[in-house]
Amino acid sequence: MSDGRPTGGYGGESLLFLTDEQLRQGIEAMFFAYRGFTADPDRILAEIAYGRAHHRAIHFINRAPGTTVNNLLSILGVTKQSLNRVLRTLVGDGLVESRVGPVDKRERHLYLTDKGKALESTLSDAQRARMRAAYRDAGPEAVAGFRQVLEAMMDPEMRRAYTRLRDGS
Amino acid sequence: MSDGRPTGGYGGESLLFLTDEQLRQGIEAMFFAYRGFTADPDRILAEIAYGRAHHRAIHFINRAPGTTVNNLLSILGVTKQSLNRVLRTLVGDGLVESRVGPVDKRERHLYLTDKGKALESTLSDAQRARMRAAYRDAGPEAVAGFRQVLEAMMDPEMRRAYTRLRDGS
DNA sequence: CTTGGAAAGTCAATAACGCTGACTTATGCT
DNA sequence: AGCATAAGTCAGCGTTATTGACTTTCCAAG
Repeated sequence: MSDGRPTGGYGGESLLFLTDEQLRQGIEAMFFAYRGFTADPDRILAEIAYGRAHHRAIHFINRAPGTTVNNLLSILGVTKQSLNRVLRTLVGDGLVESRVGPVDKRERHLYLTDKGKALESTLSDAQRARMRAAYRDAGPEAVAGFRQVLEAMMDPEMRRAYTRLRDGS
Repeated sequence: MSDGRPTGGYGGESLLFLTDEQLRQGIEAMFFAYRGFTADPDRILAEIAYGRAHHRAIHFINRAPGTTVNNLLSILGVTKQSLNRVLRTLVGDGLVESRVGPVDKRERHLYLTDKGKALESTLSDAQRARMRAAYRDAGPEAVAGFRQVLEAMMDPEMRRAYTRLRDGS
């Protein structure tokens, strides 16, 4: 399990990409890349005294306008109390609007205000710029592989959330 | 910049993989995948009252035995105070050994004890299992692309740390 | 051989973000 | 009427990170 040789009992295919060493390099690549991934928005957020949690909420509200609190909860994978604290500041600062559900009045539907959209745009422009550079460097085939591996790494439940967003509700 | 069409002024190649929509999907894939990436070790760490910070320290001490505190600091990208708190518990719990530098006595060189190695093994087995499954599902070419994009996403300084580790100090 | 600076360790205070548990309010549905 | 659901809230806690200030130890250059 830790001898650097391929694992599994396959036949003659090259399974060298499944060695523990290769896997460890992948793990480290994820670690370092994720740092880069969040670095640009983090810088912007720090200036306005927000954190990553605010960014995530803004991102997904923008992505699925009108989403309910419960829906957002399951996407973000945090507790109601955690999300609520973030949401309260966002609503208080006039970035997010919370409207009573038209059909089920218990629900609150979340929307970005113009101000919220502006911040979302600033944040995602910064993040996209880095992604775009990385994508361009690596090329379309690498990007396809990148997406494929990431998708395979997700928990099944998160993969459902991901594909649902991707393919449009 | 946000119209869904390709950006950049290239010629006739298909740049559809550089649309804002594609980039956003990549961003979301990173978000969901990173959750999966940390989920398994997080579960183990929660049982023993450690956190991700302990895992990271253990990982890199195992990876580069004898590393100094300053070196670890720059790899992990945290402050001395943050790392020190983690390191103190790890040394106190007998997982990490801190030896005075043989040549420069100001330095402390960090090593995992047998107990530390055992925990490292448990944690990385869990994380590798998921990586291995994802790699196997996606195949060697996808993995190559995955690595390529991740590397391109890193900050230059982190990329140096990454390749230095990968290619062996 | 003194002095400046580097490496490490520490103390105190602060903040973001997450958690659990308990509870209320409003509403929908059977 | 009564149970369940969606949301919101209060209180308290823990981890991880931050900054600032300070000490000890030690190397190395003047």
